[in-house]
Amino acid sequence: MGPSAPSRRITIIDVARHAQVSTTAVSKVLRNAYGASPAMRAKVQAAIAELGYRPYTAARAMRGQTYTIGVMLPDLHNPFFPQILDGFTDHLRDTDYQVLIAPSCCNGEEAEVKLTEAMTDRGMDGLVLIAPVSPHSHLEHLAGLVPTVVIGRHARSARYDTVADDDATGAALVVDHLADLGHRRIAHIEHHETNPVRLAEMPNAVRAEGYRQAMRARGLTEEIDIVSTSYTQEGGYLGTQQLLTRPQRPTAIFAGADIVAMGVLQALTEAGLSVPGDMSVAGYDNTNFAALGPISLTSVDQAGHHVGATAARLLLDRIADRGRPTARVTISPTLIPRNTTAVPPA
Amino acid sequence: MGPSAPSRRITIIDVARHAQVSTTAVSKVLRNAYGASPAMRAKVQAAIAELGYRPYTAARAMRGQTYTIGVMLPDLHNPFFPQILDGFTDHLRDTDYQVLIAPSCCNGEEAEVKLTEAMTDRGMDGLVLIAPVSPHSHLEHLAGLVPTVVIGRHARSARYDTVADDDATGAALVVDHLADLGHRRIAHIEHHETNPVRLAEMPNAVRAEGYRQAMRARGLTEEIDIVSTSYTQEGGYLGTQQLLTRPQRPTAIFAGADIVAMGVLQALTEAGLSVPGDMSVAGYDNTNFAALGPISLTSVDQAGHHVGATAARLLLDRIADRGRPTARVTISPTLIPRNTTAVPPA
DNA sequence: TAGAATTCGGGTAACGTTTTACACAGGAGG
DNA sequence: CCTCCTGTGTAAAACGTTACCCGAATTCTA
Repeated sequence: MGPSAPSRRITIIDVARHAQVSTTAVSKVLRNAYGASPAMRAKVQAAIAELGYRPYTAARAMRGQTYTIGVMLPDLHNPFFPQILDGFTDHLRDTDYQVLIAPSCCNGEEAEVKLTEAMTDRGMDGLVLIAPVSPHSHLEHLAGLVPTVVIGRHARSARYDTVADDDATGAALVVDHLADLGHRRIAHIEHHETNPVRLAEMPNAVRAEGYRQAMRARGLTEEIDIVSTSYTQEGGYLGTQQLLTRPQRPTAIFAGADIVAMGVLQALTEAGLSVPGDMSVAGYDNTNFAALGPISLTSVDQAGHHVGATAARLLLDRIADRGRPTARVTISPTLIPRNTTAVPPA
Repeated sequence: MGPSAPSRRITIIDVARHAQVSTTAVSKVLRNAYGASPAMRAKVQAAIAELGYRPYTAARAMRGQTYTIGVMLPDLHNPFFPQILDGFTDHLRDTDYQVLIAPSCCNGEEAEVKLTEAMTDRGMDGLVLIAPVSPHSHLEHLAGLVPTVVIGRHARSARYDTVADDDATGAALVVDHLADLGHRRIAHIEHHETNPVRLAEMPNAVRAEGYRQAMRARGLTEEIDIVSTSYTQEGGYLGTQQLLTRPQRPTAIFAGADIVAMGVLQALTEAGLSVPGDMSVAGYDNTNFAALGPISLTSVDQAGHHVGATAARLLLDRIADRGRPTARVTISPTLIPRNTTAVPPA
């Protein structure tokens, strides 16, 4: 092995020289652009294959696109998000786009802004924001810079498309299910939220409000009991500990997300309570682990895969035509009753 | 609202003009490079803040760095990987680097090569490969192009650093634990592997071999029983169904990963078998869900957070000095006995 | 058959940053 | 007084690609 040369990257110029055409011609072939004859196309393709050329994204970004799509999500530990991602990437598999995910930015607005900036700085061709907490102004600004789809947030914008679950209905499905079983003291664990805008738009807040309305509709206004923690396993754990200190314990807990329900079950186990004997538990998202035998968690399905695929379609459409009117897709949730909910203890 | 101007991005030239210095000077300040007086530094900082300037990564990439680190992992549904990621990003939080994750590429060698190419095309400053399946040659090639850390693979390279769990020991911990409880028919579900190189290097293969050796060491050579599926929930489910058709059923199943154990538990529940009454089950990775009350899965902890943090440290070191000798860090696993393992049925 | 339209391909100028090379001043040392 | 530094700043040249414009050849239209 001799002293290997630093091996310069193969550029479009090398390809052009090798194929005896101009760099413009090569570029046209690469982008399937207009103005390249089949003959030239073949010649260039051959040269590309022979030299093993791959276009350098950074250079492309300077003039054109990066063929990169950025996804921002709140928490990688929540098994629901990989579901969305699967649907998203499946739909993009056969395109030239590469999906890149920014890891958990659940440290609030400031971190989220920094993260979205990091993505625009990197010249992403499109952005998917899952349950973003930023104010409208920032989202609008962002969507003005780059095609954007927002998942989960109940808002309407002329700049970005949205895909969201009908969280109010979903919450009602759970409350009705539990009330039908005979429960009255149905508590809810939510992700804490005080910002007035987000109270109307974030999925967690809408679920909480849906819970309230459904309780009232069932004549259970007096029994409304909400604990504010977070949509994490720890949030469910701490929330449940709080609920267990109530003078009149609830007989059922509606966790705002399956990941929260995991913490609920953990706390109940430690407290020596049986599910659903002593306490019914329901989650939201219908993640893989909810279906799991020993858990068998009653949950609400919101078709994560479908959500992701829809977001992908909307984003591609918007990249193709940035001026098109924005879409607002709402997914209808369905209740999946399992073994963690039953009639309340006598 | 008037017809808003297309709002050109603010460039280093704008900053230079505003601060009455050259672009070179601004660049120096941005990079903390040598040759900028405190006075000029202050002037430039002020201009940057005032204009809200942020450097454009694509342009930086053409001459310098992108301040971006790419992470490749096999499967986002496996809750162990977010653990590693947490450790990794925690360690990088206060640096200028942005971490981007490429979603599941578990479709084999070809997809993995394409994905790593996509990352180098995007000018990543560093790469983290978690349990890659590519041949040595490709990994070496890659590490020659860009600083790389490989997680999980038991190999030695002069080009890239590695962090790996001592999987053989981990497997032995499980076998010994089960054998000590009195089990003899201990089966193992592995991630299928035939490639001779990977048989020696991939964590799944090393765990399987560790299982074989430990079984032999306990005089249980005759009882060695391995089912080859995959490190997924479905793999555990199908593998268990297979094991349940054995004329002599095993009394314990060692799943190669917690995510596999999830599928095992699912299949056992459906078959009406109780755990650990009828069958003991052990996993690997000690994921959050293993600790979960209703599951309480015996597992092997391999300190995912620590693995991630170590990888981050190694990568930063290598970016700082690409010539430094490579490190090979091995993590020692520990057994976490829980309620899914007990004495075998009489 | 002339003129117009269409097709194919190339030349050139960005894109925003870093790097390289160099100019200039001021001070130290001979 | 000359030389040699050292510290500070600038000008200009990359980096690899695509957008824009233009010319030549070919085909279509009247």
